[in-house]
Order: sequence, then structure tokens, then C-alpha cells
Amino acid sequence: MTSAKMPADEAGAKAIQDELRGRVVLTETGPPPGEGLIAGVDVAYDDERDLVAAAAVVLDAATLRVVEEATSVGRVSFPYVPGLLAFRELPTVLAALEALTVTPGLVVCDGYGLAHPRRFGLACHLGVVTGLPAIGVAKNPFTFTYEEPGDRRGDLSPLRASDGEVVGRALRTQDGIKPVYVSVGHRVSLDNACAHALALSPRFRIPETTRHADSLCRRALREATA
DNA sequence: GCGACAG
DNA sequence: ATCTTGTCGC
Repeated sequence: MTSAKMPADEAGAKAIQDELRGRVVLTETGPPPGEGLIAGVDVAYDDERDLVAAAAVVLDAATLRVVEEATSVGRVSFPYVPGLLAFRELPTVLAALEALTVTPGLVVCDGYGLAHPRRFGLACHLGVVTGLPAIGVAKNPFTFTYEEPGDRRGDLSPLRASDGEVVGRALRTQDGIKPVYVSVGHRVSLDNACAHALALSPRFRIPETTRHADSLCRRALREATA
């Protein structure tokens, strides 16, 4: 049973990030793009009721058909603090992942991995804690900068931190549509992270994994009794 | 020093 | 993240 260490405060959270960051693995262990089982995870909040719902949806990478779904509902246990998002989302997400009966070869997170102020975003944190290969696909560039990629699906450009370090890529998943921001989480190369993100987005800007998880966690929150 | 900042 | 109907388009 995997659980997330919960810090008492922001300083404690940063200490945990510093400790876990050294366990990020950069060598490729995940399935090749287009193969295996890929899980998408996402979370929805209800501040009124102090509830958080997470969903984990597993797709067959070859067909993008849903293989299994799981949800988990809990109490919000950490505030939203930029840079510390994982502490707010992970407890419930891990519970949803553990409710699955299959083990995915890759987990796609709605947010960042190494593209993070402290180089340890949600996807890195989830990957290290579960041991599963993970990538981050975010909808916003956060504080990072990039040259606008070409306007065709598959076009990309480096995503850089303020010091110039490449921390991910802006990836166009649909012709003429705003790119998504891909970064490595754990046990996946940046090339394959982008290839997976592209393969998972044949029709929309956002990967099918994230789209399924997003709608499922919203539904779980609506139907939650508490 | 202050504000901005993934979801 | 969330506040939110109808409407445009395939």
C-alpha cells in the first residue's frame, strides 16, 4: 500500500521534495509509444464540502480504449501552493491508482514533472513514490519560456527555465492549436514522453488519458456523499 | 522586497 | 481548480 508522506508545513514539504528528488530515474523503463497500458490521473475539488476526488483511467495504448477505471474521494489535506501541488493531489490519486486491478506501464499526470521550480513536480513525485514510469503533460507554461513551435501537429520546441536549462518541451498535438507542455516524470526519456503525449492525442489537444480522468473525477465528486 | 506561479 | 447557458460545428 503506497502512501504519500504528508508534511506539516511548507518547509517540511520542500524537505521531502529534496529527499525524493534524488530517486528520480532518467533511464527508459516504460513501454514504447503505442504499446502497453497507460493510466491517466486527475483530481477535482469541492471547496464547499472540503472534498477531493481523484480518478485513474487505464487505456490500451494501441487502441486508446478504456481498460479499467477507479476513483477515490477524500478530504483536502493540503492547500494549493505553487510548487507544492503534489502534496495536495497525491494522497487521493495514489488511492485511486491502488484501486486498479491492473498495473499500468506508464502514468500520465495533469501537470509537470521536471519542469518545476525545484525540478520535482507532480509527475516526478508520483513516479518516485509508486515506482511507475510517469510523465507530466500540462496545459500552461507556468513560469517557463519557449519559442513558438511550428503550427503543425508534432511540432515542438524546448521549454526552458529562467537559467536556460531545458526542462521539457512545448508540443503541438493538433494543427494550429495551442501546444501542451511535456516534461519527464520518472523512468521515461523526454523523446518518449513527447511521443506518448502525441500518440495519446489523436483528436484533441489534451491526451485521451487526461480527458477520461478529468471527466471521471468530476463525476465522482458530483456523486460523492459526505 | 514583492508578486507571480502546474491544479 | 472553480464560477457557468446556450451555441457553434462536425
